[in-house]
This record gives sequence, C-alpha cells and structure tokens, in this order.
Amino acid sequence: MKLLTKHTDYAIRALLELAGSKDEFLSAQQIAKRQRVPYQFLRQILQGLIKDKLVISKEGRGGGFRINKHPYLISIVDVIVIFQGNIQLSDCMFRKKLCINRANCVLRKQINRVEKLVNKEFKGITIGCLLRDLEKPKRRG
Amino acid sequence: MKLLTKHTDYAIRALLELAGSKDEFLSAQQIAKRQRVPYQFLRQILQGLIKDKLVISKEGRGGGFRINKHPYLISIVDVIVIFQGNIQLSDCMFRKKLCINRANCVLRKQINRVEKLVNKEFKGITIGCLLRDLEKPKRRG
DNA sequence: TTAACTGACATTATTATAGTATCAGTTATA
DNA sequence: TATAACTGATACTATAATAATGTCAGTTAA
Ligand code: FES
Ligand code: FES
Repeated sequence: MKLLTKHTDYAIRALLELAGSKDEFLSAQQIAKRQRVPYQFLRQILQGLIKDKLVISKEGRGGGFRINKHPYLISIVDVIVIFQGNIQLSDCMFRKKLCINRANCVLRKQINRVEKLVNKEFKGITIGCLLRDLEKPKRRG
Repeated sequence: MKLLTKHTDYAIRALLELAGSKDEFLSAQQIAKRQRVPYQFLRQILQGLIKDKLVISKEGRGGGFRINKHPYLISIVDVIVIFQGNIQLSDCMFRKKLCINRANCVLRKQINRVEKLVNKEFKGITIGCLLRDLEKPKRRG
C-alpha cells in the first residue's frame, strides 16, 4: 500500500532541487540528471507544478523552471493534492442499505478522523524543512 | 488514493456477517448473497481469513464458515494486513546518495510517525464495535 | 538560423486490483 | 451409495491506476 506515488516523489525532488537554486532557472534536463529521474516523466510533473504556480517557467534557450513560493510555504500535501487528489483514505465502504446509520457509523467517523490527522501531519512537512535537513547532513550524536 | 481495497472491504463485511451469527456456520453463498459481494471473490477472501484463523471452516454439505475470535479482538488492521500487507505509507522516497543523512531525515521521520498514528487509530476499530453500530441504528439526537 | 529549451498531448508499458472459472475432495442426507 | 451442497486450491482473465515514452509545434538566446 502506497500513500505517495512516483509523481509525488519526483515532484518533491524537483522542488528541493529548485529550492536549492532559488533564483536560477534550471532546465528539466538538469533536474532530471541531478535527481536521476526520467526526463519526459519529469517534464509532465513540472507542468503539474506550473498549474498550481508552485514553479514558473521560461521558454526557449537558457530557459527552464524556477521555484515560485517560499520553500517553507510548500508542504508535501500541496504536492500530493496535485498528483493524487485529496487525501481520502477510503470511499465510504458500506452502502446505504447496510449502513443504515451513516451519520453515526463508527468506521466512517474513525476513518475521517485518521484522514484529518494525516492531512494535518503532512501539512507540517515543507520543502523548506526537507531542504534544511538535506543541507545539514552532519549532526553530532 | 485508497487506503482500503475491495478485499479489505468485503472481508470486513463477511466478518460482520459472521460475527452476527456467532455460532452458526454460514456458507460463502449465503454471505455473498446477504452482503452482495461477488461469490468467487469472496471465497478467495475467506481463505485469507482462514490462514490467519480469524474464521474456521467446515467442509461438505451444511458446511461453511464461523468466526473464530471475539469480535472486539478483531481490528481492521488485522484485516488490512492480511490483504494489503503492513500499513506502509511510502517506501523510502530518497535513495542513499540523495538523502545522506538518512537517520535524521525529516521526511522519513515524519512519515514514520504518521504511519504509527494510522496504525494505532485503526487498531481501535474492531469488528465488535462496528457490529454494535450496525445493530443499534437508532440513537436519539 | 539553429541549438536548447517549454507546451501540449498522444501513446505505450507495467503493475496492482478485481473478478471468474475449474476441478478435486468432503460431508450430510435421502 | 449416489448426489447435492459445500470447501480447498489454484489458474486464469479483465480492468484500472500508475509509470514512462514519443512527437511535434512554438519560443528564445546566441
Ligand atoms: S462506512 Fe459508510 S456509513 Fe458506515
Ligand atoms: S526519505 Fe528516506 S532517508 Fe530521507
């Protein structure tokens, strides 16, 4: 069972790369090479990030992509939502006839609660804090 | 994004049905009909439940399946684990070279934390409490 | 004017999930 | 003792989600 797909995975890597060179434009080629991600696939993903204005692009020679938001303001939920839709742990499992008491259904309630929890937790994980973690690899134990 | 698959869905329904007729053997046919679940698919699922001894079976005419554990001791995690494996929200997203500081990786830590949370929450949801909810549909508001 | 780029979109491959089919063996019962 | 109603086991097919590739038109800097 996977909560995060490759789309999300690669998107986060791309964002980390772009956050690391904040003011430059990086081409899809460069990002693909540095992060070892399939080039064409990455391009699709970058288009997704553009739609939500997490990055902007510049066409033509010397063009590429640049991050468009402060890294601490981009959480991994933002990315998940673009590529996988809202975090929804399950459709309502039981249909009307079975689950007469939908409003009070324990399963429904619990799943909703867990869902909110996951959302909240993931909102706290930002590109900024991930980048900081990557850039300060040596901490004394 | 789905956390619960049809296997899990149907398994929970079957368990609810069996928990409702604790001491009888119900045939796969009966369960399939009552819960409106595809018969052959359900049979596969019941075999899964047998392997973990959540239910036992009786072969031959008049045979079928019977629940084998107290409903309050069967949580939906038990069922999820059988059909979908351990709740693991993602594989480690970044490989060694990228994430030098694996031990301290924020993402890794956070995802692990959320994972534990989900597990804990789902452990609290048992067949017993779901059945109780189904059987007492009318609560005063 | 051409090499290095993005935009847009069609296509294919791979894997996970969902569902069906078949047949051998068991058991109650008529 | 024949047979109808069952399970056990496993092979198979279908469908959908995910992952990845390919192509071509248009843009821009050098
Ligand atoms: S699971 Fe949907 S109402 Fe109970
Ligand atoms: S995500 Fe795996 S070590 Fe950071």
